[in-house]
Amino acid sequence: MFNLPSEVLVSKKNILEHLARLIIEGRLRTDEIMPTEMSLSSHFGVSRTMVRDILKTLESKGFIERKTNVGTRIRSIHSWNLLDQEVLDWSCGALTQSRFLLSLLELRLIIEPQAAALAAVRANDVDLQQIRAHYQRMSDSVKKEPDPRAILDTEADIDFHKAIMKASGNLFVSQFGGAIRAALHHTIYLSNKATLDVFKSLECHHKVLEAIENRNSEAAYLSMAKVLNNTITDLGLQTTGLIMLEGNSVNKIGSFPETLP
Amino acid sequence: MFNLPSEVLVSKKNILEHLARLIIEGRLRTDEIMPTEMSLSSHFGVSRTMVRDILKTLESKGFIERKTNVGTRIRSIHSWNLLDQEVLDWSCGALTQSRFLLSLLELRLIIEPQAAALAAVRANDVDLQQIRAHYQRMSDSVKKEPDPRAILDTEADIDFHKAIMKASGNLFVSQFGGAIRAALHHTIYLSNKATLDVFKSLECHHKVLEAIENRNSEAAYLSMAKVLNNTITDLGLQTTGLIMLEGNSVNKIGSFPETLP
DNA sequence: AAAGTTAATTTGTCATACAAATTGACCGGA
DNA sequence: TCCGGTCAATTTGTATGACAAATTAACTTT
Repeated sequence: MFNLPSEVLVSKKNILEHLARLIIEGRLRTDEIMPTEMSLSSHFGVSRTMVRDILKTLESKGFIERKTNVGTRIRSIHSWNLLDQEVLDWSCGALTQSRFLLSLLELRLIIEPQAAALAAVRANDVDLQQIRAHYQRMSDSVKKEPDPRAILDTEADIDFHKAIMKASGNLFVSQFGGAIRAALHHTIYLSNKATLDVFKSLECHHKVLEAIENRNSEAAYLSMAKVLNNTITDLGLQTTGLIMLEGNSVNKIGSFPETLP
Repeated sequence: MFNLPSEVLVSKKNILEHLARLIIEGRLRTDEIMPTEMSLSSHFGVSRTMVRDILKTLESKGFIERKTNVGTRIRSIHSWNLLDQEVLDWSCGALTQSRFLLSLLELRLIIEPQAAALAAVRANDVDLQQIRAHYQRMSDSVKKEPDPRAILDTEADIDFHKAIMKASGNLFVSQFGGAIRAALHHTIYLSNKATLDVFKSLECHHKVLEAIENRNSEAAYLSMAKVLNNTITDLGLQTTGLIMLEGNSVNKIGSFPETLP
């Protein structure tokens, strides 16, 4: 159970990731007690100091809880720091279930259109410049490969969205950069790329850019929502229950009660 | 600078909080290098082990970055884990500037109406039961003190909102419990309580409850937005730039371009 | 059987030593 | 003068062994 895969060398990073995966994949179940620091130490062949260091990291991610003479108890998923960059990375590798990606896309659908709307009102010249620059990078990457299976520069895409969140002027909204990155990587991983219409995507991104530059917050909101909805439909997924604007009228997306575990 | 206030005893928790406050208050500026672990150890009169433990925590909050032979460098606010419970608590004490609270309320306005809408569609019986129970606690606390300066049970209020976020069925939305708690505590701290109309507030909360129980996601969205807007106006604040539904029509709240530092 | 006491276990803290990595100074040569 | 490389110093990272503190579980006593 606690054995590292034989091909990886024993290092702090590897042990940390290994334990994190055991928890995320559910092979260590909630409320279960992990082995003592001493036994982990001898098992992995590292010092207790290092084991404690690793456990402290896991604790800061919300994975475990430690008590004197009780040991380290696994905490439930509701306590995990899901927005932490590393947690997201590990989760994407482990939780291939679509519930995870759907939750992530839902979150983007809640945050990003509003971030775009705020950016349209608040972005300063530097912000605008950066957003445009990142768009340009996306655009360039497509034009370089003029065949229909062209691929968008993922990093440019991520930076574009992050720049908009930064331009929103809201300290908390800017915290979701990691979520964007994870969602995009996961999206690319799941899609067989051929199904993604990069030209349509690029055009939608351009509309977002224009709207923000024109200080049109409503258009910014709408076009950002379109960008995200495109991604969702391209993946063959569907969101339900969110209240979104669409065109000039209120639109209640979907109507199927869905109960989740 | 690094001296603890003389009245507090030297303990892990106190040193941690002290350093965190120094950073949050800006007395340790971005990119500045902190003293070495050794000197901190002798300064505070604790072992280097404990200093490292504390620094590791600060690192996990995004406050500092450590490099061999360089030392520990203070990171900018954009790297801080603002949604972390402790970071929020410390920040509320330190950053009394209204920008912080306004960002927090804006975040709630983005997340919570959507969470309520999702809850209306997805909540199961247990969820509904809990939401109602928390509302009941709020209601009881008001009725106990039937004078006009009655005070709402803050913890019940927090639990009510958290229960709704949990009922949204979205893993990430449930992560904002800490933000709610901080916002409410900060709100109560800033308001002189007399200005808060608890009866109106209670009534609005009841409408949220009803809407969710009736599976009416649009009404849930609208009434939750009202709850939050009441809070904002009660504090004499104003949000600008968000795209919200209001009644049956799209409403672009505010229109003043606001550039933030 | 209940309550209090003791012993054992496990995490928390300490002290010391050495390893690894990075910087910066020093030195040599073209 | 400038470039390059070597070497030493500094600082964080890891290892080890010991003891403190806290909590559980067993045990004893009434």
